[in-house]
Amino acid sequence: MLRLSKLTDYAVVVLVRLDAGTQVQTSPCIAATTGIPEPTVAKVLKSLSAAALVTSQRGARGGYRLARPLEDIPVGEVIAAMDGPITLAACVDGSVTECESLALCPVRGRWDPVNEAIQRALSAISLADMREAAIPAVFRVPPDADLVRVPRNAELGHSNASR
Amino acid sequence: MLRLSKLTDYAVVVLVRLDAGTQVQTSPCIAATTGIPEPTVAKVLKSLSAAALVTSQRGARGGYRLARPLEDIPVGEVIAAMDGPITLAACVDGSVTECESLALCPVRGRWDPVNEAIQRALSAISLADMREAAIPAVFRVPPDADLVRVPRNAELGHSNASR
DNA sequence: GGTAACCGGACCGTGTCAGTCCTGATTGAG
DNA sequence: CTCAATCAGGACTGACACGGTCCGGTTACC
Repeated sequence: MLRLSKLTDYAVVVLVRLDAGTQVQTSPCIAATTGIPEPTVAKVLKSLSAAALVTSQRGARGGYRLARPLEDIPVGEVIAAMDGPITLAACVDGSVTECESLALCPVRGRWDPVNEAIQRALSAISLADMREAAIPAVFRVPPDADLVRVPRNAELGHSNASR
Repeated sequence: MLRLSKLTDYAVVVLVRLDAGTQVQTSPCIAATTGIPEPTVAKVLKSLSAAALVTSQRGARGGYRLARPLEDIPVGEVIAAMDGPITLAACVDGSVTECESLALCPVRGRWDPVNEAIQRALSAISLADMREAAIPAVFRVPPDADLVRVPRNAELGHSNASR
């Protein structure tokens, strides 16, 4: 279904959440305000930090902060940070590992225009666009909710219900 | 990595192969000329037939035929036929199963513009575009190769070598 | 009637992913 | 100086989807 991983979905939520407030935010805090389990939030933030989409501050009173405003983060970059480079087919990216039956492989490079089209589409949409997209005001996060300090195990029961 | 399934890749190969010649082509024949294992080709063709991208003729001397010229088949339709509807996130399609923590779920509808952009990109590219895209002449299939009748087990060793 | 081909399933091994946990390294506060 | 809070970077595991195969049944041509 061409679906992207759930981690990428979380990453967008986390990044939008991180946009509220200029203070650094800790991963337990973000977990509490988004409803995503804390270890998962930590994992997402680590990946985002590795991709230089957020900056981290270690130690006590540390946390995470957006490296750039949401307007400057295309959604394609988030996907690439979480799921790796965007390549539809196997024979597309730099790894020219040569399909074994080379004389018969008719796939070679065939998906390139499709990949480019998707890349373009994903580069044209920024997280700021997604932030405001079709979300009722009820779901908007209050801009100062990041200031609440919550204890470690404040779980909100976001364990998936659909299985 | 936003990768599409290998079956979809095969589907494009099979459809392009099916474009050569006006005769119906059997799945063993297509398997032999493309190097894809025969049962897999059969599975792909069944899905394509269910999606009305190819028409089938049963019985002896039966086979498959393109339902439309390649120019009229956008690649997005092939992906939808093989992998189901194109939806990036879980909360997007018609199944409004309401994320459990509804008041906190900030994802709702957020991916819609991204989905639409991708849909547009995939609708704009037809299989005819992919047929000619960046393929050295060596890999082009000869237009009359479909006439050869091959025995059932003519395998070409297309089992993946990279593992 | 026999044979060749499609039809519609069921079936299973494998790989990937979501999610958790653990052990360090770092830094501010007391 | 010591301690606690926080990030860093792994390893690990269970669940699930996917690729691939196979089988019995049906249809149509010779």
